Amino acid sequence: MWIPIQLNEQSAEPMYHQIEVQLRALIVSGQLAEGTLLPSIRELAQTLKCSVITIRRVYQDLENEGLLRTKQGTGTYVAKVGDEMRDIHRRSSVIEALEAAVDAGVRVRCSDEEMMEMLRDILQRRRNANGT
Amino acid sequence: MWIPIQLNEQSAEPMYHQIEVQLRALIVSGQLAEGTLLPSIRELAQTLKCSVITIRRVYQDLENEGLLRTKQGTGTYVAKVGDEMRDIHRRSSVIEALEAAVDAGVRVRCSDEEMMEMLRDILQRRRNANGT
DNA sequence: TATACTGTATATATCTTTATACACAGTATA
DNA sequence: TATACTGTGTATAAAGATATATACAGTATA
Repeated sequence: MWIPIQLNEQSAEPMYHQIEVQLRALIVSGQLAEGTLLPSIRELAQTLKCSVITIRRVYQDLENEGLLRTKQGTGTYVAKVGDEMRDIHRRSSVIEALEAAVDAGVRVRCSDEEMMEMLRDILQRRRNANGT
Repeated sequence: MWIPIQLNEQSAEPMYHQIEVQLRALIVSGQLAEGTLLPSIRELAQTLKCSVITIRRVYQDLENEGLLRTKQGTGTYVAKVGDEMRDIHRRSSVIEALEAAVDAGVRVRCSDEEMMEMLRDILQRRRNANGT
């Protein structure tokens, strides 16, 4: 009943958002299986040293996205997400971010080749950093 | 003395930020040459239907980045930016956005190839959309 | 049915972001 | 030097984001 979420206190990114992003990724990438019972809002709040209301917000947001299913008095579970839906969710977060990058590129007159090369470089650099 | 800036009223993105992003791109991509006299803060404020203070903030932010040079009583000019500096500025906005996309990809276990393909698709789709 | 868990709803505190008004100060020039 | 432009500094309004406490309501089960 423990889930791997790490909060970065230094970051300007708000707690609720850090939690949402990480929990969404865990569900959508299949690391948390359908039907898994999540920690109660009080338990997770204690673990992450924040208020119950903050966790509540996260669970509610993800339920509105169809990723969680919640039942008062019982708990909050990972919802059944069709394979198609899961892949859409999974890819859309990445695609949205890439679209933003392309917007930035267009504004400064980056060629398509230049952008592809930039991405290649970034991926390569990370692979090396991890391999060390 | 007119510069092509378009505000999207619908967007949640604040005015000052929309203006900054577009003006920065114009300078850094060389579309506004060094020494160009920009519209006065009052003139641009009137054009964009916002307060003088909002424009002032934009000019000040970009001056702090070294992209503008301003002289009280005279006006605000595009600063001299070394070719290297310009290219760093130009590329960094795109690279930052791409890094964010890669972060998103890593979280949902996207392979490198998958990400490259996503970017290729987006670029292709845009090329077709514009070609029409 | 008592109790010890679940989630829920309302109301509010705090901080940050965004945008503004208005009085002030420098510069050019008729 | 009057005036009509430039940018500047201070102070503040308004809205939104973030996080919270506290009282309430449903569920399981000893």
